[in-house]
Amino acid sequence: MERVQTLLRNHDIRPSYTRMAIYRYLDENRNHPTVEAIHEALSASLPTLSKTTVYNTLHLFIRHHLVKEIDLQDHKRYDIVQEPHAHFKCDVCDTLYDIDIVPPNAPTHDDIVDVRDVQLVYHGTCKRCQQAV
Amino acid sequence: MERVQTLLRNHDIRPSYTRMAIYRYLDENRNHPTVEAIHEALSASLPTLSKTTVYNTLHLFIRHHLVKEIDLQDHKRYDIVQEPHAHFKCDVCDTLYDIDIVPPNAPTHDDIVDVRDVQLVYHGTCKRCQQAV
DNA sequence: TATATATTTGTAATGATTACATTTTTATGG
DNA sequence: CCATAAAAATGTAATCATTACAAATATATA
Ligand SMILES: [Mn+2]
Ligand SMILES: [Mn+2]
Ligand SMILES: [Zn+2]
Ligand SMILES: [Zn+2]
Repeated sequence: MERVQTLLRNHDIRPSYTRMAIYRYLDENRNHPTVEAIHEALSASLPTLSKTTVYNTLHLFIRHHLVKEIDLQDHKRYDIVQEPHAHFKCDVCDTLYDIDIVPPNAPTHDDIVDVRDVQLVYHGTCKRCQQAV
Repeated sequence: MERVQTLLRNHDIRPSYTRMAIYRYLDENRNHPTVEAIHEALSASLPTLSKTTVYNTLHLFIRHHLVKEIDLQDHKRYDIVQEPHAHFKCDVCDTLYDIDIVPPNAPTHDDIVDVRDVQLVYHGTCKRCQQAV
């Protein structure tokens, strides 16, 4: 029995071939890929894979707390890492780096009752792009 | 001489009537409005105002560091407040609340050279929406 | 006033995401 | 093994915020 298969089952997701492939891709490519990137990469081995299926599957994973969506100004990114952490987005090359700090808890606030998620994103230029004058 | 006029001049922006109106709206409505909201509100007094002009003007203000853009999953929001602070987005009513904490500085990181901006956004349900069972 | 420049406008294009109907695959029971 | 129902995957069309761009209008300058 494969690890990914049982993992999906444990999260009440039927482990179809496609779903396992998408999960494995996210697990092995922890660079916050876009839907486009996932679709393109898997099209080689799954020639009939549709973008709609990638969207559907990601939303399924999100509902079952296997994946988190990161909203940037352009495309959405998907992150399989569940531990709370921050990100750095290079606005030149669009790379999204993991930053290993835990975002601060929301302070008590009159208008806030229930906090379900935090996103801490830094923007700027990465080393590679800075050097490439 | 009006305050907004000199303020725009000081930021190297020619204070046209439209630009002053948009600036004033942001200054007086600090609820992180969308382009849609700005356009709709000002259309009453500026019937010929086009959405393109709202977009153009906001981007101009952003380039001159008068306004910050906040990227959420749906529409973009615009914030005239320059002091570093966080936000809470109610995913029920889409209200974006100001949270008065300063986002932590980015830690030193091998890949990062130049950090220009931070966005710290909490997601959840606000008090009003929680009560409205 | 004439001319150049800046601003605004209207319309069309873009492109990621969603909606939805159809097709294909999988599970189940006789 | 077949029949049938449910689940999964697909293809295409619609949506809609944002951008591109060219034309029109307003403003400054000489
Ligand atoms: Mn990450
Ligand atoms: Mn704010
Ligand atoms: Zn970079
Ligand atoms: Zn709310």
